Amino acid sequence: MTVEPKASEARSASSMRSLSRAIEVFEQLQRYDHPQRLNQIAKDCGMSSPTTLRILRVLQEYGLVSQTDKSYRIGPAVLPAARVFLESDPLARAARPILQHLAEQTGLTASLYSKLGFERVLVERVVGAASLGYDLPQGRRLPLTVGAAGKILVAALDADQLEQVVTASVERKYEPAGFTVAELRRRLPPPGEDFAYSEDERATGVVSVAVAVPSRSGTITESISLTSPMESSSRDDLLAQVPELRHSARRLADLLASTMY
Amino acid sequence: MTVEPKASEARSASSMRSLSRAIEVFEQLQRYDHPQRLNQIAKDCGMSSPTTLRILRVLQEYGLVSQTDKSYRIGPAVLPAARVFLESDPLARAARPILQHLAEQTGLTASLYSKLGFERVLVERVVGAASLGYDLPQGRRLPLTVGAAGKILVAALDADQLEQVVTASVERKYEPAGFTVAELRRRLPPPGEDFAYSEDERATGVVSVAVAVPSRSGTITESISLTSPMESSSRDDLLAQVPELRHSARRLADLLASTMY
DNA sequence: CGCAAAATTTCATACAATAAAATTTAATAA
DNA sequence: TTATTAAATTTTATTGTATGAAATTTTGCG
Repeated sequence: MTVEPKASEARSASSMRSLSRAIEVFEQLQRYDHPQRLNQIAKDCGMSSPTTLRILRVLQEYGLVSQTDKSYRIGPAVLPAARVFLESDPLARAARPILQHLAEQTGLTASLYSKLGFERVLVERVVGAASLGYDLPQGRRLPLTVGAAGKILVAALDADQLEQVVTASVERKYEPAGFTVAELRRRLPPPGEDFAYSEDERATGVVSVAVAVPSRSGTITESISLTSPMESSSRDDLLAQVPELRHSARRLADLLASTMY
Repeated sequence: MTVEPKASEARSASSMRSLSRAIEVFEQLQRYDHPQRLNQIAKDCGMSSPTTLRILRVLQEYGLVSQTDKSYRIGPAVLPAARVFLESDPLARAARPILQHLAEQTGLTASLYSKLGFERVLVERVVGAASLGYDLPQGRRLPLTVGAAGKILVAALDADQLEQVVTASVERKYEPAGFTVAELRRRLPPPGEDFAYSEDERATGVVSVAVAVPSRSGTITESISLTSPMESSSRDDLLAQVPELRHSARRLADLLASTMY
């Protein structure tokens, strides 16, 4: 059973302040598209320069941060970490052949997404015969509020969490200012429906269906989707693939449940 | 100028103990090929269970660690980090077209490696017309003591550092117990030579030449290499490519030096 | 060369990380 | 099912260290 960290415990227990702050620095560095200087990073993280400097130095010691002159950026140590994840994560490993099979059967692009905070991450993708005409690289962060694979990940959340998702999505410029929970709800699948559909949402000219990957704990953190350019698949074409997709998700979940640690 | 963290300062200054320990947990998780339980991780990191648990919880909060039942593993948050690195790191970006050009000109496989602690990491690779017959994935950790691209990274180190490299390489099973600095030295390029050559070293039936990527600070942390199956390239064939390789390394360094932050 | 801004170090203080021990939970055997 | 043991987790007193203000040094720029 996949375990979610309980917010209550995380906050009440001794807080590991410096570690949390270090990870926030690490995350902040990922938001820049150019190396940044100490004071800028400190400001963006809301901490003092000395503290930020000390954190950067430790991260740098381990290759998680690189420095050139006075500018800092993400370091090469993240590469082997990602490699290990892809090669040993039970879900990613189990998903590969299943996505492969899906792509072959349907001719569409099959993807596995993982919920990460208020975004989702493309973990695996097998491009189908009908190419999408653009490339979405493994590891890319995408919104939860847009696209079938995102929407199915938030479909089961309560009002409070949905509010947070909306706030975060606006903050990250995925949605325009003023975007509301009500608007998001309109986009989500109706209650009782176990799949999500999108058309021209995250990328124009692209249609997509997605289902959640069930987990023993009940928390939905992964989804798989089928995507196609609109000119080669109609809405009904895609909806016709939902049973196949649903079946793949179940098979993936079963495969995982039977994995012993 | 790329800056190396000074060991003296890192140790004398306030040590950021919990952060260092957290990164050690994070690194330890990468050494397992299966999810591990708390007590095992704690033991392998040489720290108490409560401390290890607190660290794992924080890392998990940020998706850097995943938990299923009682077993922990690297989490999906490393994927976007690696993506950001590959898309925004000045060196990785600059190297891509240069490796591409090298592979096209020579028909060989061109690679960029980065020194990470006592190992090296494959950062970028463009496979040449003469395939190597095996796949080495981006982000894989490899030894410094074996292979042309590794050897050129340690060629300039002093005796003390070389000793550490040897010790680490034995510990990680890249070299047999009893491997000595003297043996490593025999393998390294002779003084004054700016390239390394290997034959049947890291992979059998494979020959390789490598040069260092110069940096303004003088510290060598990156190398580029050309690799070929032995049946399609002789030693002399590869050595004939050294000037081209050398030229590429210089071009890469110049490109970087001219990048403004 | 001299000024302004940024980086870095120093340092006193408050707070948080730590591991031992206690408690709870889980796993296994009887 | 219950007894037994091990593992996970929480509690707690103590120790240590993370923290930002201020001082100092370095860097960048006119």
